[in-house]
Amino acid sequence: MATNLSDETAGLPGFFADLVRCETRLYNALNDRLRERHGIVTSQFEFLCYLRDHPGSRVADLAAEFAVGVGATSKGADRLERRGWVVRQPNPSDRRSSLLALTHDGSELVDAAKKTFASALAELLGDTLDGSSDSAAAVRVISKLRSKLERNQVGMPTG
Amino acid sequence: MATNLSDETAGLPGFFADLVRCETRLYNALNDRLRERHGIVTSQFEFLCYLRDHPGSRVADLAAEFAVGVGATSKGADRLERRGWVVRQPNPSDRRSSLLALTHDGSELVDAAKKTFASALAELLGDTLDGSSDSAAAVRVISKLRSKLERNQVGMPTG
DNA sequence: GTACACTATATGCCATGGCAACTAACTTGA
DNA sequence: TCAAGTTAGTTGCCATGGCATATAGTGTAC
Repeated sequence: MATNLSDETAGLPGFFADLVRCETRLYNALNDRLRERHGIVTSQFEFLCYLRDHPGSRVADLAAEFAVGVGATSKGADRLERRGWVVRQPNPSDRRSSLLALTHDGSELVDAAKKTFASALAELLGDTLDGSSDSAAAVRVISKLRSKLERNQVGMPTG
Repeated sequence: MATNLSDETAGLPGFFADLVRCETRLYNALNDRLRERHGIVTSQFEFLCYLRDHPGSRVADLAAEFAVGVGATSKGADRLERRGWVVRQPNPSDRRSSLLALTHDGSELVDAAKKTFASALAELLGDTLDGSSDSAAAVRVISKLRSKLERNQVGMPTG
């Protein structure tokens, strides 16, 4: 049921299909773990991580990073703010936008969730992404592809 | 903005982030092309392709293949059926389920969309996924990861 | 300084997916 | 054969994202 020869040799479309299937299943599995232990899902975890590493980001910065619409990003920030993990601080140099930052609770949440996230990932793809040279090559290729897509602004939603 | 050293060396979490970003942007870009030229999005294209290769599949088969809920799959099939690309035929060996198949129009749509899809993909990742040994390794790793996740039924939604 | 274009965000409407009933049909065991 | 348990699918409710629009603030040309 899983794969057949024609899938394996389908070239770029086959690779894309494999990539999407991996992403879907990993995302779903991580959602389960994070929801169960911390009451958040993976997309929220990623928002919070980004804000931890880039405090003072604006909504547009998050939208560009994750390639989602600005509207959706604004709503996502609302939800995190309502739960007390994020604050919107006035932007002294542009009153149209706010600077987003983690609260103390948000910070602690990220620290705890990072552990869950890392251990879940290790379990999910630990023995497939080991130290082999194939693994290292895969990491390089995916990283390079990401850089290229971002550089060319591929796949940015309209709003 | 794109990447920094800490992202590149973050191990499994960094790889996961790159993977998700690639998938999001590729999916968005392919949506644009397919919608513009054929009035469908990538998820619909994938459903139709699967039905072309596996006529007589049931809703549950599609749900398992794409790791989406059975409810969502049923609605997705509705939409394709309403547009005249898919038919539900009675399953002679189990009256609870139907056998899904492409109509003539659906078949022609897939044939046309496959061309769009392949050329868009070639343009999007052609020079990153060339014939290099890194690329070949990446294809192998992602394919293996997919097989493992499917074998272990990782990330299947509840309903 | 003021009209005009532009930008950042927020909000509303719609489409889609998850999950939880619910229904119908199948299977099993006595 | 029929009751109890299981399975397949549909549907409703809710959450989230895309896109279009609205609003407010910024920059610029004159």
